[in-house]
Amino acid sequence: MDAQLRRGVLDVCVLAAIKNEDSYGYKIIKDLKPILELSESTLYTILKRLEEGKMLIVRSVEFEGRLRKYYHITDLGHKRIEDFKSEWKEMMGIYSFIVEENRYE
Amino acid sequence: MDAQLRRGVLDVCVLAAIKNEDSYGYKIIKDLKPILELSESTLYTILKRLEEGKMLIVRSVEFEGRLRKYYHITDLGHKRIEDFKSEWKEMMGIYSFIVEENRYE
DNA sequence: CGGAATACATCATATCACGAGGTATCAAGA
DNA sequence: TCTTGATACCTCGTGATATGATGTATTCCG
Repeated sequence: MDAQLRRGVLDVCVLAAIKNEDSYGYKIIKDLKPILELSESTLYTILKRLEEGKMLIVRSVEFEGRLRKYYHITDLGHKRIEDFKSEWKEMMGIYSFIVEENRYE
Repeated sequence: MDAQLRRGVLDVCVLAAIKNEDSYGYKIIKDLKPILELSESTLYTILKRLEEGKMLIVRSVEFEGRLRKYYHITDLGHKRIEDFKSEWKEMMGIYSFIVEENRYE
């Protein structure tokens, strides 16, 4: 998978991974594995950015002696997913242009 | 349109713009305008990269006193477009995951 | 005991799009 | 003639980004 193409869906993928129920870093990676593999450093960068953008909020929980940070999607986060859907329609237009058959006459 | 999403298609769009017939910078921008707007600085960066990646070759032509550099797609360039098609299939899978309805039971 | 799994974090690096700015020619109109 | 806008190219600096490498600490299991 091309790196640039990948970048376009990373943030939204992470949001989608927590949209049904709160989750934490390590679990997000495991859940996304069949869809899209991402490293820890990549994920934590994304989570940080999403938090700064107020698309999710964080809650630290002590779990079996280890720290766990649960991420909860906000309304802004849901909106981001909705916006993505419209952007995808635009992308489909671009896709059609790219794969359009050659015109030899 | 989200900047990251855009990035994923920029290179391939430029290749698509020359896949049917050779073209030059200024014309590529005009042709792509209805599909995707891009500035000159962006385009020339992309053309340079595509040339370095041997996806197109350049031919300088004197035209009405002005210089014109015609870009011609190579086999590697066509392959890049083909690869993009497969990548798009992967992307559709990711898209489905993202927009999948919430499961409340 | 020891290593794998769990769980977090930071830093340096490389890649990239883009605005700002630059050069030069030609056509059209004031 | 002078100026403006279109044509046509190019470069540099900046900010954003993903990722590998690396580090810390705990728990589980053989």
